[in-house]
Amino acid sequence: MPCTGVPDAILPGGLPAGSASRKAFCQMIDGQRFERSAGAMLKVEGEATRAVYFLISGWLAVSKSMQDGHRQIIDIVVPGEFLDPGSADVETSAVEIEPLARSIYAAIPREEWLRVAGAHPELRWYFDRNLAASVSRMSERMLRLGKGSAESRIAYALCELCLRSSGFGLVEGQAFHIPMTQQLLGDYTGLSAVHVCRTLRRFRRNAIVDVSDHMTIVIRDLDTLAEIAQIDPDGLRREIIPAA
Amino acid sequence: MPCTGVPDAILPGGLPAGSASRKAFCQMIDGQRFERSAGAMLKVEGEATRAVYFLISGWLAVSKSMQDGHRQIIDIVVPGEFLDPGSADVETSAVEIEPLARSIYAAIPREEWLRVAGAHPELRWYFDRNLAASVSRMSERMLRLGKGSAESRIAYALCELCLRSSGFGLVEGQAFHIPMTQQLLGDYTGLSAVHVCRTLRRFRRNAIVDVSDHMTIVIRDLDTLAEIAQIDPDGLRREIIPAA
DNA sequence: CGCTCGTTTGATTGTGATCAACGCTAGTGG
DNA sequence: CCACTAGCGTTGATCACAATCAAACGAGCG
Repeated sequence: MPCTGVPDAILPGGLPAGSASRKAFCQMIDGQRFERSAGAMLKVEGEATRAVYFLISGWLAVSKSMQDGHRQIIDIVVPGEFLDPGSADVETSAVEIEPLARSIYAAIPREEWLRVAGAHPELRWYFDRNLAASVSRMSERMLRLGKGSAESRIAYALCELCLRSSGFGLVEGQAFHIPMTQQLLGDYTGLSAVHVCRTLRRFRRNAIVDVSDHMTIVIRDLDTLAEIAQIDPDGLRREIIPAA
Repeated sequence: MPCTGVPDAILPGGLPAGSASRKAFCQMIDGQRFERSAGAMLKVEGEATRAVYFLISGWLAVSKSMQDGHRQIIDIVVPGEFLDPGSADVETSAVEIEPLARSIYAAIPREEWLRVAGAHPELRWYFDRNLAASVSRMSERMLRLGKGSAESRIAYALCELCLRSSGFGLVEGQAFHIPMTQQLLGDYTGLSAVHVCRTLRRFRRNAIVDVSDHMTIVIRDLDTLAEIAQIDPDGLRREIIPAA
């Protein structure tokens, strides 16, 4: 019983075909499957949440806003990742969730998730690792929000999104697409859209990255990019990407 | 069998005296108990971690640093909270942990934690809520790091630390102590120590808070402070403090 | 075609970092 | 008891980075 429409590549690692936990997982996510197009908000701050999400395809942005409308993207979710929008008060979401591209996801009622996770420790383990990776990413981004320059923030964001969205790792020459406008990248890095534009242009001028039609990125000079981002490509991968 | 030296108030909520889960919890944290004084680093970035921590008394700062030595405090841990320093690669810590005051904590080997949590769903539930609260706090802080003014960041930090460190909630007139220098508060809010000083002075001038000997804080004008911090005191409590 | 949305560029402003110096307090040792 | 030191807080002067304002351009689209 394969999960309908779910590529194997994004299934939780370590779930051999035919295993009981894989069967349970597929049954769980086949339950409540939804599809949304870019921009069609799927949850707003303060709304009730009784589900955790598993993203099958597309991209989600998890964000919070200030009263003046300025928004900060807290995290981005790519296929194969879980998302738990609950806060300390598990019933209420403290964040807004918005698809950045047409997205397909499963909304798993919390009680069901707890039941399945209780019965299948491998799934719980996968979920926990996913969460730990998410916290690590947030930590890296917080460090740069607090102490990094605009260049460092954007270079890091590019590295992170490349690592997470592409099967190949963080390498030169491979094109990958980020379904975000410069405005959104600004919301992600804590910068204004104008400054994102200028910074990207500088990267392009210096032959560090190519940026073509609407955020298709090619890394040209990984060493320089990693130096600006203040990362070690391999170390970063180990830190923010759950091993298969 | 009470936990030796552990006040009831910080035990995971919902563990009635004499219950099996409480017994298991106490046995678990009585295993590996440690004590450190302020500044005595207890884990550095990149070091191996095979334990999760439960803080019994004191304060811990979880931080990351840039190559130039600038540090960002990612989170602060107060008594009764768990801390899991693992990253996506569970074996390696991506953060540095430093006691801000003399602290007593239990280091629980990961396998033991998994075993106990598996046997006692209430403990797992408590841990998960703790983690959700921690993520919520990080989100709030990220929002302000990215989009908030210096005043907003500091006002928020004061509100958060008041809520978390004091039994009484976020109220006017009650004194509470934060065992941090202005430098550390700067590392927490992404500001320089100098600017923390100026901002606090402005708050004092405007009779919003009192700050006396080494960070003993009294909120004088909660409405204004909440407005600057852009919070709703009750909403914030629900979002970042796990209910008992 | 005109419209909207996103990007690009320039000019100006402002917030907070940095550098530097000084005061205060507590702790240390003569 | 009095230097002497070290750490923290305070204040001033200057500077730089990124926000903001404003305008124009290009592409996709009804």
